[in-house]
Amino acid sequence: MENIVQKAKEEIKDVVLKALNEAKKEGLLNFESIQDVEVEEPKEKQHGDLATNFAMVMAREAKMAPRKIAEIIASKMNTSGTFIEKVEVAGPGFINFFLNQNFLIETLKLIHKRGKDYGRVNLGKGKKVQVEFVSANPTGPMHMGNARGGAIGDVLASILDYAGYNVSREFYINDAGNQIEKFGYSLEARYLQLLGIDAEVPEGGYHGEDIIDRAKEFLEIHGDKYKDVPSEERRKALIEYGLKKNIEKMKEDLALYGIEYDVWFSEQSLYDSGEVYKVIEELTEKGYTYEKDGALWFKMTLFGAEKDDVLVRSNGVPTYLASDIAYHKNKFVTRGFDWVINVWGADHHGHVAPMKGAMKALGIDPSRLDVVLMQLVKLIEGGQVVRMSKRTGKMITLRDLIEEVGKDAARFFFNMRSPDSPIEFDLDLAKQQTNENPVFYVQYAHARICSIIRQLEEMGVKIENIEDVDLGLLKEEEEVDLIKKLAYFPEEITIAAKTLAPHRITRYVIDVASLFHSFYNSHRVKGAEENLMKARFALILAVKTVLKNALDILKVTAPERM
RNA sequence: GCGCCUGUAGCUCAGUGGAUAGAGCGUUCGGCUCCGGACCGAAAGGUCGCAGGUUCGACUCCUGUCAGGCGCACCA
Repeated sequence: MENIVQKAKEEIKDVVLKALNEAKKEGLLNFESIQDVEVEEPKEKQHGDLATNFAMVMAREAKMAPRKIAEIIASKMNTSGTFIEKVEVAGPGFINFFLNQNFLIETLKLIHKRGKDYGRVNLGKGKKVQVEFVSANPTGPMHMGNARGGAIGDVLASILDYAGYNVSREFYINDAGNQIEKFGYSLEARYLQLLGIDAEVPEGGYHGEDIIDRAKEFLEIHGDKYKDVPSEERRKALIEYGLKKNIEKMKEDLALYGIEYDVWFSEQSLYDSGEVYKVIEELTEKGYTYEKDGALWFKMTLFGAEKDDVLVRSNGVPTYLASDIAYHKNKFVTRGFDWVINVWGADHHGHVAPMKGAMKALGIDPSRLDVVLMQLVKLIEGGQVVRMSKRTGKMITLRDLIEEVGKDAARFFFNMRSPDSPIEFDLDLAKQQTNENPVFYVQYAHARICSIIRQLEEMGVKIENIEDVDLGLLKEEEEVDLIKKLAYFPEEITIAAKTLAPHRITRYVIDVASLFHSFYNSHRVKGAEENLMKARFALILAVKTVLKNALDILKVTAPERM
């Protein structure tokens, strides 16, 4: 068993269905077909630990008032040998279930037994899933949007890993196409300027300081060797150097941010291998393309898009759409991913329908592709919105962010909100955030537990075998609430994985910390009667395990002291 | 004009079709001679943008509408 809440829910379904059939046999209820039994967690404590709306759902079928049905089912229930302590019929026809002490005991035993694996579930059954995120243009440093995408994508990947998927993290390097050309012209202009030659960064080029830095480095290595060669040769050398250097820096910065990719995938490689041309051919053979104005168009409207789009420009150069289709075919067909998740900025949402359409055209089920769209980050400084642009060079980089607010706070902050929610990132607040940031609240709980554990160990208190501890002594309200929250961790992972909602984990871990602090302020571990002390020791060890595991998912450090 | 996202407490945000809509910050009041006060408890604070609809039940789903953000290139 890995998910005790799931087990309790299944017991309830089982008990309800048996009671239902029993009632039918006795002629108390009459129905032809039955609905699914859904078990949910009531918001109100007084409504029990778990509840089902089954009687209400069955009302129409059984032609009876829901409350009456609930009462009949409740009266026919046999709950022996289950986690169910008490059953109540309430409200319009809810059946509420209260769980017994054994549920709490088994929860703590489970956590002790599974340790660092507590929380892992086998939802994914080893299915291959790829999470592609950040994929920033390698033409300059990464910005706040990339920082958010990195935090979301990386945590999403961890969640899916915990949920039993075989996860691969991927960074797609846009090292081909128009932006790279502009990158080359921009570098060239800076290089020539450094050599005293009059040159302008072109319209739409990159004006940032980083471009000048690259040009200077290039000059140091090669001197004026590229001064008098043809522009094309000069740009090729500059691009080669600039890309290599930028990608190295991105790897470094992302590593500082706690992100390690399994695969760095080059767009250019899709051209080199011919995959771009092959996929264009495939679409053409299937009759999904046509020529107009000298360009080759993809009939996306056949697959749900609003309008057709260009695959190959009239100058013969394929568009980003063509290479992206080839890229996704590579993911699904060549590399055999069962499921692909892309984390994109909301400004790319128009690209979702075309990609799904293209997958359909290639015979790939588009439901295997999920795109998590995150709203962009709005940067506030001095109460003013800071306009950021790579082209003007005005920006706060990922590196700046890590240096100013720290990896832990940044990752936690970006995962506190739903990807759908736009973030206003107040720089002034972030810089002085040390005191109000919830990440410290959670870390504090962990450090506090570690401190108690150290003291208990010094006193020689030890838990040799969890079976020898009388966990039934944990009956205080704060203890019970805390244990129940711990029991939900695997369920939380499951829901976060199903709904691709990384922010659930930060909220969960805050809840755990909060319940722990409440417990701490009401009851003592050290100094309690010996058996109770041991039971509470076991409890805080379990809390520590859950905090640590959840923080590991977020890749936020769980300090022993702070 | 069309499409996507967002409108929930003073602020920042949660809320798998369920019962009395939650948390943090801020405000007010209170709590360690104590296992770590970076903590805890209590109070105040809401027409869930607006209007219809679906149903036993809607913050949640549908339609319309208003407001903000973002898209709608032979850029990515």
